[in-house]
Amino acid sequence: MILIHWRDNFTARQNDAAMNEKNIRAILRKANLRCTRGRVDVLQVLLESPDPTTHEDLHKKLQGTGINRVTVYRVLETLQKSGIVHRVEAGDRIWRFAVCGRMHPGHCHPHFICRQCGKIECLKEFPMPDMPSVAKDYTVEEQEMYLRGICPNCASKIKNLKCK
Amino acid sequence: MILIHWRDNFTARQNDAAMNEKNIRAILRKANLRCTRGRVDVLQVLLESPDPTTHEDLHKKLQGTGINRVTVYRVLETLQKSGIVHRVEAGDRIWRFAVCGRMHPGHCHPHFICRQCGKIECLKEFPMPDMPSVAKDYTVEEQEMYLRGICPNCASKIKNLKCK
DNA sequence: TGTTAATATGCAACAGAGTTGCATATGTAT
DNA sequence: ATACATATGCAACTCTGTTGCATATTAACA
Repeated sequence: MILIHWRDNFTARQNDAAMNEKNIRAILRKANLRCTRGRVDVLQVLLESPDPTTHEDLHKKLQGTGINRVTVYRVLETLQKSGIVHRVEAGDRIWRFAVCGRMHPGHCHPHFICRQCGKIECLKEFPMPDMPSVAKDYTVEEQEMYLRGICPNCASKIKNLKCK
Repeated sequence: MILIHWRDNFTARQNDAAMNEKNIRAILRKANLRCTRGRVDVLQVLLESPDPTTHEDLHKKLQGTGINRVTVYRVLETLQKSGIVHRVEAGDRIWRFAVCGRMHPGHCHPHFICRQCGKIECLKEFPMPDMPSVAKDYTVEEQEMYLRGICPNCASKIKNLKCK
């Protein structure tokens, strides 16, 4: 499918802009969304971002395009609703967005929040744990998991300090 | 008439409250916190609340005490930091707080958010799933899980509608 | 019981991330 | 090319949570 295809290309970092835009448009069309300038740009930045991204970061990265800050909000809302991106809660009341993986709308992996540096990551390589065996009365449609602790970068820094 | 009736109820309630206050003070002392009026009151309301509670709700419930709104924020922050209550992210940028269970600081159970009615619940009877097998580079200290879908109440309402 | 130091609280003001309303622009189907 | 649905820019707003400072309060101690 198209989604998997463009992710592979992206991962290999061999895409050119035109090819990428083509794929981005395909994603939007698949979701029955218009391929507006704002949406293409936002989605491109998100695809290039390793980590979940805030409205503000997106706005900054796209300031050359003249996109309005409110439009960033609206685009992200639309993309989220259509299942293309997922929203991440970091506990600081700032929403962050990241592209969903593997045809999965919503969260399909845990997220890690470092209490030291504040970095927030999608743990894409790790599966969401099995749904807890909740009572049958609850209809569980989505599952989010957040892990908090020390990220590898901070851990190695702390380790280095200890070695001194 | 009404006043006397209320007073009788109040007296009975007062006895329960006194016992409860004793326990509350013990909790606070255990955490090396002062047993201030605000803290006792807030903790009491939280202990009586089946669901995670917002600052605003707490402030409303305690308006007879004259507690300042800012103090509600501060008390909750203090209680959270000391591990007595945990904070719940519902995705609406409003924090909710609930008492931690069973000597466990932080999250020790999943939370359920109903997309229909917005109700947010601690699923206390259900254990947090096993920590996902994240790479060893990550030091996982805390784990939060949120389940989203339809709560039993809304599910039965929808069912009733269907039966008509 | 009184004293005192640490810290909790009330108050007023503020910050900022996200939202709203409306006029205009734009994408796309025909 | 036209038309319609909706995306966007702009200005203003909302509201949840935070800050700073003066005063009140708790609890340890003598």
